[in-house]
Amino acid sequence: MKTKEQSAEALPLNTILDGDCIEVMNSLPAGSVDLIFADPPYNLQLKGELHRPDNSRVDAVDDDWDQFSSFKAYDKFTRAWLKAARRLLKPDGAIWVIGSYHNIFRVGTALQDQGFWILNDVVWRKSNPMPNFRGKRFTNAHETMIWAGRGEASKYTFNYEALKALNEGIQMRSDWVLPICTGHERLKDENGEKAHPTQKPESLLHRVLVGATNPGDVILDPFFGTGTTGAVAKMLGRDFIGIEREAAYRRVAEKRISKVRRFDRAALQVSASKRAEPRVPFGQLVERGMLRPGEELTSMNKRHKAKVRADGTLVGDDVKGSIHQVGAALEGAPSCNGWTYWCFRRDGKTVPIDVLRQQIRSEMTS
Amino acid sequence: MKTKEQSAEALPLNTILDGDCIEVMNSLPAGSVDLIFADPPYNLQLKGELHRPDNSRVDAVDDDWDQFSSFKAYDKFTRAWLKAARRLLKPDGAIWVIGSYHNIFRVGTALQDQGFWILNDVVWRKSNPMPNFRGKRFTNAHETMIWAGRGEASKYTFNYEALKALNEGIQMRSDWVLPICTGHERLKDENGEKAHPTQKPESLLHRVLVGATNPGDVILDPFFGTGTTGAVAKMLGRDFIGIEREAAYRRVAEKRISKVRRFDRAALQVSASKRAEPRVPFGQLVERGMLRPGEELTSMNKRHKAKVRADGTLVGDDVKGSIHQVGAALEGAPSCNGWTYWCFRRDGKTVPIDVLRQQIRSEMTS
DNA sequence: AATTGTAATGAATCACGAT
DNA sequence: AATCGTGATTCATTACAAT
Repeated sequence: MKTKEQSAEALPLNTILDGDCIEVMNSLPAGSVDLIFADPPYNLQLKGELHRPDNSRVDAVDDDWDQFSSFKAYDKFTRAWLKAARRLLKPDGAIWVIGSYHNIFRVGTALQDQGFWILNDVVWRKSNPMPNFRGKRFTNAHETMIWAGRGEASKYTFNYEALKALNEGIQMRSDWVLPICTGHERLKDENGEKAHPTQKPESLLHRVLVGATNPGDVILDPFFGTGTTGAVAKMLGRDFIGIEREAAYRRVAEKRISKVRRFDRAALQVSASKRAEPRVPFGQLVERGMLRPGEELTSMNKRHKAKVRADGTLVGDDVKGSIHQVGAALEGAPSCNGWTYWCFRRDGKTVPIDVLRQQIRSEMTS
Repeated sequence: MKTKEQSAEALPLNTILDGDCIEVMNSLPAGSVDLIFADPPYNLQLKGELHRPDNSRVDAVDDDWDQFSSFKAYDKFTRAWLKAARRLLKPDGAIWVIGSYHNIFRVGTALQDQGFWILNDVVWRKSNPMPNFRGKRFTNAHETMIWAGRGEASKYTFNYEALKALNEGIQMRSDWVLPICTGHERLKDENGEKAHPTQKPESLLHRVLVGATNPGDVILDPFFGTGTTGAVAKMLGRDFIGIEREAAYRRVAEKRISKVRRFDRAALQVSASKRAEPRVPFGQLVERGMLRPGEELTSMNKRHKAKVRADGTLVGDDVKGSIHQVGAALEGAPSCNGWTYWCFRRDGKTVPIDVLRQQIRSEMTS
């Protein structure tokens, strides 16, 4: 019998697997991966590969048989790899897929049809895109990423505070301005040509992985290419699994990742959410004598008062209950955070009771 | 026999038609419309109520017209109206459809399947979107428009130079930064409430119509709402046909459009406004690899040191936070400009991090 | 009259653990 | 499975009142 630990150990962590991504994914244990990042091909030139049954010439004006057929083939491919990907994800896992208008609508539809739950579409706004030389359309200055949970109920990872910190204290938006991959970062092959036509910038993966994974998470990239996902995962102290069928890309990726150094443990620490902090019952403040039964609390806006009781509940005008319930009732609000709503008096000053909670929490950690 | 001119004259130009858009479109002559702009229901699937952190309730889009039982039902509806729309278009006609991640992938797939030829996806980046109040996802800060020709061979209209002029002489990109519709532009009903939950800004339609139509063109909007498309078409000397089944919306739109005056040619010249220098989050320096997590920064006066973390915060002696917060704390100052306070080392020299910010800014403007 | 402060609001798939 | 209680969470802009 396989135990959980054995399955986990069986994962080929931090390696690049050779082969067709669907077959390889199906050979790995189900429910073992935290995040999938996928940059699937969108320029499958199926027109050339698919042949019309009777070999007749296509009238370009009003015959869309060709494109229809190629979309069908692309959909089949997309649904197959997404199905294999979904099987691999842990119940609370999530997926990111990047694409352009050529393929992203097919991908999004397939994701929704297969039960993934879209969380955001994120636009990568390129600060230095290639111009439209013929002046017949808009400069194609962005690509689209879809972020989706494995299912509607998945408790996906989202490091809200870390992303907010990355954005100078303002909530991170669904449009990201980042340059395309150029200069030293752009990998070259033996001939000095670019090693991969669509190498993604590490900055993009940095933001995805800081925001949607934690250190130690397993990230799978089924279209590994030259390994941007693996390189950034390694820097950030995450584990990766790459799948790539082109030997030339694997070679470049191996070499690249071997040179990457993991950041210090301290540097990987990221601003944490308050939700993760330990819960402190209000009653503990009374038990510890930080507040005394009978003591009067005042609301932040000074409009209401309530008295502390021995069991850690409050009594106000015609209401009693928890600090939250009494606050909500007095304000006529659907809810209320009693910790920040109520204040007590010490040495002539009015202080939020949350200060006392912080005091207890700091004692807990030290 | 009907001549071309008679068909054209038979069109109910510059009127708002009452009824189901599919039936109405099928009653109009085929191949008679230059451009279709469509803002279909997005099929939002909202669960409970949502409150802002100040406990005020968010007025959600919960109208009947946005309710569909399933993706299948939504697809059926989408394919039906797109088919009717395609029949109406002239051979060289084009369509714009706007949506969000809830529906746009279904729309894009349907467009491609029906033989429309996607020319660009254009991202409307909202300068003032509603935040994500629970901190569980990215701020939903954009919507997506798909621009497609009737078919692959359609010789669609694209006023390249006009758009370039609108964009201060630089080729127009596929991402447009425009504010949402508020203030005086936002139409109110008799009770002073917003007349329509999803009124689009005129600036958006202005750019679409200047770019994708010529004066005298016929523009059809099958989900007319309060008539932004009609109002902007009239201003710009284009003809419109609106279809709207809600009498209340039609009334507001009629009144609105009657007040619109067509622009003088001279008035169409847009004056360009200078922008303030773009804000660059410090985190972007880390994401882009200009500074590495774990790297040490030194204060300008060399008295203090701090280390960079992966989320763009700093850690110094007993302090962590933004470059500004840590600088202020270490100096015991009320505030501190971290950009000019902190320095890094490169090639044996100590350089203020502001140099890196300038580098990013120059990339953004070039 | 000009400035400052306060309230309102926008296409939103917006919590989670204990019982 | 469903319910209940705790308590975490917002940015840009406009409108209007107060100073």
